[in-house]
Amino acid sequence: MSQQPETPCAAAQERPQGQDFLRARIAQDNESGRFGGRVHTRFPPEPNGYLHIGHAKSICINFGLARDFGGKCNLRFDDTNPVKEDVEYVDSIQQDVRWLGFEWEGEPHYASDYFDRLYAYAEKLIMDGKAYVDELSAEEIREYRGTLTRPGTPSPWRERPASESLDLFRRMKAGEFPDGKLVLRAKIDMASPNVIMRDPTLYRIRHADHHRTGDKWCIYPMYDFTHCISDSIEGITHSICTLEFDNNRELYDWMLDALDIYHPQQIEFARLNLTHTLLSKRKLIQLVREGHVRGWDDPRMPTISGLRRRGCTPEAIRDFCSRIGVARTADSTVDYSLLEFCVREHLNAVTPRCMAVLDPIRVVIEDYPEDKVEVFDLPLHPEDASHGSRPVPFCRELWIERDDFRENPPKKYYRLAPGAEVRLRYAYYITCREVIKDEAGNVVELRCSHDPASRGGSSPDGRRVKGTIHWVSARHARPTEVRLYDHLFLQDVPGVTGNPDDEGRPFTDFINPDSLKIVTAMAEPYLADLPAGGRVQFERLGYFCSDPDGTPEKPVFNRTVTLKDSWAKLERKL
RNA sequence: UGGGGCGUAGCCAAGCGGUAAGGCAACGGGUUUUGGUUCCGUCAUCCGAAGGUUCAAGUCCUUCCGCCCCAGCCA
Repeated sequence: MSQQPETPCAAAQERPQGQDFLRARIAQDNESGRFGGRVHTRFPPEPNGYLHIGHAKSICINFGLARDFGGKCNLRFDDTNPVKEDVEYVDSIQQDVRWLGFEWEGEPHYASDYFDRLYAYAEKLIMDGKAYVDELSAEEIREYRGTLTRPGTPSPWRERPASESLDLFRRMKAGEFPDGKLVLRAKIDMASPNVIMRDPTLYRIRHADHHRTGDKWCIYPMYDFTHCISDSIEGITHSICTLEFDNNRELYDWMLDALDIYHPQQIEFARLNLTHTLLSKRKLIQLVREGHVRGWDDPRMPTISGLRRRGCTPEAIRDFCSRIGVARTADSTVDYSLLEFCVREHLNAVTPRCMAVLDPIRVVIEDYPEDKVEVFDLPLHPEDASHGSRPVPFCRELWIERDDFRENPPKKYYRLAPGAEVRLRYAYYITCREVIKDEAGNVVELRCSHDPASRGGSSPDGRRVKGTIHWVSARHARPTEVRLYDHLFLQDVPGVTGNPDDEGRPFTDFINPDSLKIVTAMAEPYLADLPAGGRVQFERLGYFCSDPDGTPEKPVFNRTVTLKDSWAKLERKL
């Protein structure tokens, strides 16, 4: 493995990756000196949507490879289809790649930067008799292409003189024809068993403004023509893409051979699928446009911006990408719980602890002085003193979690119940003396007593109090909006329910109606001052992230992920 | 159905002829002022199936089965 490049890929440091098939192949190329020991990858999104966690996998692979082999990685926008693309997307993509912790080599590249050169290559192909202008309509081209089992039929224009094609192509460029009138096609093999090789379209007419080249062009090159040449121009060594481009590799190679220019190696890997969500740009854009979510950065979205707003860290996402590995296993679907594990693991290490009550019930400590207020200085992280501490007020009236009290406690329940003693975290032991209900029979208040000797949360007599619950001083509590998220889809694979009646229904029918639940929580004062984006653990509940929608008067928190809850699991089994 | 790709545990995934890594999930237990964390332990006599080669096969050969991709003037 070569180290010591002139410009090592600036990329987030990670623990060393295992030897996956990509690294093995690159190591092999390095040994044989195939690319002079160079490693130069690229991440080539089309700016037609926001990046999602599937892109994160590709980003980690491409930038990670460059980092590990002392190479470089470009960012290149594959912007050959002006009607789908927008600067909004190029901006968000750059932001997301950087947020993930990677920096590309030099300036971002754009396929549109190569339009002139691409055009020149197209003319060369025509002059070499390897491309022709076709006058067949789109429908006719489809018919002439044949089927998977039947070979195609040559277009009547296939053997027209190069000079005629060249003239037509130049007039296409000059804007003499309307959209769809003519296309430039490669002359390959209409009988190829690989349908992609049956004279693929290279250029189409599109009288549309491009987000970068404006109205300079009215013909735009297709992916298969553009991508290989762009790779070649940039000196890419390993052009890594997803498995569905496997069929396209033959054309990738044909084109570079036909043009006789520098030839990178395309290698495919399996794209990421995640349970309970969708990783298709087309469907994600639909969720946004039809208002099923609040936007691309809705915390329920699997987009990088959604995950960021949700409170996920770039470290967690990179760790996830490293743990899922890279292989060619077609159609693999990673369990969402692995992502949650990575998020919890990182957040557990770096996040300060606070207390908030999501579903409050009032507690009055009858034997605690009416006007007394104590301010405890509590650690922000019980296992990492470097986080420091924060002041937490305590008084006679408190909020505790409704779920932390049971009038008729099940077996093994060791929280609050009539007559039972429980520890208020870092404060006192309290015992429930009386349960107050409203006319409807709902518990509205608990009257408790406390043991003054247990101040701080332990008693001199050393008696065991098994339950510890969190609390917030009612007099000091800050009402806070908390957004609780659940999977966007309940099924592992959205839409696949096992019910035959469900087949053919649109995927939006399967959106989890309870994927967002909003509650007003009672938070300790410290939380009200957390800046947007601030991450914190609400003790015993989960990890939360301050949302930009919040104001000083009404903070807003997103639940990133819950803590594991082995009691809930136990109770389910009882 | 033509071509291409892929099948190792519930989910990812190592394995490259010498006797099935690791992670997630799950399950059991210890520690614990978060039923969190952490720690210990369990979890494939078997690698899509069947034959064959070999002293030895997840790895080689044959046949079969299943899933995915390709018939855009999308990428």
